[in-house]
Amino acid sequence: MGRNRATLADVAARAGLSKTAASMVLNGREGTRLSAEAHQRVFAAAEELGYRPNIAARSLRTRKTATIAFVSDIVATTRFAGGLIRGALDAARERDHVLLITETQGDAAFEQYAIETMLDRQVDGVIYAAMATRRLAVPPAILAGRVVLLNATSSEELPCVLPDDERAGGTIAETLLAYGHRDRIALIGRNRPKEHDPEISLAAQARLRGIRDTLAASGVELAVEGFCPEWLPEHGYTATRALLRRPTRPSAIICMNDRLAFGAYQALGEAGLTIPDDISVISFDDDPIASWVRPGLATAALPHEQMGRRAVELLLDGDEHDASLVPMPLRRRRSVAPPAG
Amino acid sequence: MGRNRATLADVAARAGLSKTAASMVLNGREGTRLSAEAHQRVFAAAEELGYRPNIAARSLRTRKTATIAFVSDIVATTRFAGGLIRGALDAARERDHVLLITETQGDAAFEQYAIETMLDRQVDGVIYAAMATRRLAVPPAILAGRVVLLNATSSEELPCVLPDDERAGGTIAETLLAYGHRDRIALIGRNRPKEHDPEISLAAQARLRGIRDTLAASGVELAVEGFCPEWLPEHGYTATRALLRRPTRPSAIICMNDRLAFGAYQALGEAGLTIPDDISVISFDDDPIASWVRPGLATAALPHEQMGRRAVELLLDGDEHDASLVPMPLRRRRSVAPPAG
DNA sequence: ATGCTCTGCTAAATCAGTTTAGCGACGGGG
DNA sequence: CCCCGTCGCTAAACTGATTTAGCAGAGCAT
Repeated sequence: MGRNRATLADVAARAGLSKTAASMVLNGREGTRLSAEAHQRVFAAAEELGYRPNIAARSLRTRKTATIAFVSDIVATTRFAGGLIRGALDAARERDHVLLITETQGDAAFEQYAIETMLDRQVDGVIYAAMATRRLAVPPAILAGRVVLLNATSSEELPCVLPDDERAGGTIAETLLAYGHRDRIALIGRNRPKEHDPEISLAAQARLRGIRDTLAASGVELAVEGFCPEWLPEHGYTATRALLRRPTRPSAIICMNDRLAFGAYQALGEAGLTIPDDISVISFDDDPIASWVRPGLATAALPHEQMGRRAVELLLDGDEHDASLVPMPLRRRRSVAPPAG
Repeated sequence: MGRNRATLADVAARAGLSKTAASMVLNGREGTRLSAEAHQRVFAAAEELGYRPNIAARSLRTRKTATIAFVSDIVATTRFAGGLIRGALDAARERDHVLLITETQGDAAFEQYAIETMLDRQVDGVIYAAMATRRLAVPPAILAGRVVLLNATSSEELPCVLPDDERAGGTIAETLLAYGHRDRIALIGRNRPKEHDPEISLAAQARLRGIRDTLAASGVELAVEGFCPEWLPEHGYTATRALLRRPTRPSAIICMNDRLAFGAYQALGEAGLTIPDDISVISFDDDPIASWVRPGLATAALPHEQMGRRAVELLLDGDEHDASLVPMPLRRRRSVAPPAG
C-alpha cells in the first residue's frame, strides 16, 4: 500500500525550494515570508505529483494523529450502535478526523488491551461509549488525554453525552394527557429496586421521574406500575397480561422501551383488544420495530446520531459544558388515541 | 495523551545496551547473537518502564501499521453491521491489529475521501463491505494493496466473503420437506426481474435457486411465488394477504427474509390463522425480531460475525481461496410444523 | 564604509523506532 | 606469529514529516 508515493522532499525538489518552504506553504502557515510565486510553485508541484502527506511521519513529530478512539463495551455491535457510530463518523469527517473503533465486551482485560492499543497509536482523544453500564469506572490510562463519555456518566466529572430521558418522560406524559387520558394510565418496565441493573435503572429512573412529575403537575398519578426483570418482549408480554387481569382495564400503557411495547402488542392482540381504539400504547427508543408493528408505535426516539455527533464535537471543539443532554424527539404514530368511551 | 512515555532509547539505556539490541530483543528477532543475559536485561527494563512502542515511529520505518481499514457503504450503521464489525474486531484483535472504520454512504466523493484518508494512514489492507450494492466497482486506489470484499463481489476477481445463500435455500427447502410439506409451499419476496435492486437480486437469486433445486430433487415445485418490491414488513403483509385470497391456502410460506416474515405474521394473525398449526413460516436472516415474535420464527441465520472474522483472516492470513462462502445455520424455532390435516 | 533591519529562504535537528554495516575481542588453525 | 572466523554488540543511516535557528542579500540610515 502506498509504495511509491511522492514525499515532501519530492515536492520541494520539483518546486525548486526546500522541504521547509514546502511544508510551510502546504500547511498554510501564517507569518512566513515566502513569496506568492513560491506558494504557486509548491502548490503546483504537489498537485502534479499527487502529493499526500504521510500521516505516520507527521504524527511522529507533532504527536497529533487526527484519529479518535471510539471504545465501547458492547455498543459497537448492538443495533443501537449504528446511529452512534454514524453520527460520530460524520462529525469526525467534517473535522478531517478518523475513527479507530474497538469493543471491550465488558471484559476488563480486553478493555486494558484496547486502551493501550489506542494510546500506542497516539489517538488525539477517546470516546468511551457504554451500553451495558451507565455509570462507569474510567480506566485511568486514558484520563491523561481528552475523553468524552457517550451514553454514560462517571464519578470523575468527565464531559458526557446522554439522551434526555427525563424530558422524554415528560413528553410522553404530556402526549397522553393531551389525548385525554388521566386516571387509567398504566406503566410497564419498572425494575425492582434490588435488581439495579445500572443500564435499566439510570435510564428508567429518569424516564419515570419525567413521567410522574408531568402527570403530577396535572394532578394525575399512574394507575399501575408493572415490574419487568428485563426490557425484552417476553417481559412486556407477561406484564401486559398481568395488567389485563386487573379489574379496571387501563386506557393507555406506557412502556419503558419498544421491546416491551412489542410484547404488549402481542398480549393485547391475543386478548382481542385493538390499538389504539381499546387501548393506547406509547414507548421509548424508536427501535426499527416501532415502525413495523401495526399500528405504528408512538415512541420517544433515542437520538443516536445526534449523540455520536455531539460526542465528537465535545471532544474536538471542547466547549466546556460538561454534560450534554440530547433531546429525544417523539415519533408520533397511530398507537395513541383518546381513551375509549 | 502519552506525553512522557518511555522510549526504546530509555529501555536500552536502562538495560545498558544499544537501541539496536533493545529493538532486536523486543521484536524477538531470530539469528541475533545477543546473550541470554542481554535478553533478560532488556525485558526487565521494558517491564519496569512500562515501555510501549510508538506505532507511528515504527510504521514510518516499516510501512506497516497493524491497522485495517473497514470501509463500507452503509453497512457500518445498519443493524446488520454489528455482527460484521464484531467478528472483524475479534479476528483483528487476535492478530494484534486494529480497525479504522469509515462509511461512504454510497456517495462517490465520500468514498474517494475515505479511501485516501485510509491510505494516508498506511493501512495494511482494506475490507470493503457493502450492503446496498452486492456487486461493486472497486476504487482503483485500493487495488494496490490487499483488499477483501465483504458481502460483495466485483468483476476484479478479488477475494470476497459471502453468505452461502444458495445452500441456505436448500436447507430451508429440506426442512419443509422433512416436515411433510409438498405441494402447497408458497414463497414471498421474489422481486420482479425489471426491479433489479442488486442487493435483493443477488441474494434472492441464490436463495431461490437453492430452494427450487432442492424441491425439484424431490419432485416438488413451489405452488406460488409472491412478488415484493422491497423486503419490508409491509410488503410481506400485502403479499401474504394476496396469498390468502387464493383458492387453496398454502401449508407453508417461505419468506425471503425475516422482515417479510414479520409482515406475514401480521397478515396471518389478522386472518385468524395460527402458526404453525394452520400454516408454517420459515425465513432467512435471523434478525433479532425472529426470536421476538410468537411463535419464534425458524430462519437461516446470516452469519455476520463469521463473515467479519473471515474477512480479516482472508486479508491477513491470505489463504488464497478467493471466494469464501460462509454457511448460514438454520435457527429452528416453533414456526414450522407438519401441514394441517 | 559600517551597521542595522527586513526579506526570503534553508540547513539541520527532531520525533521514535528499524535496519544495515561493521567493530573489537577472543579462540583456533596453520 | 599471523590470519580468520565467530561472538556479542553498536554506530549510524533511514523513514517523512515539522520546527528551530539562522544565513545571505538588499535597502537604508549614519
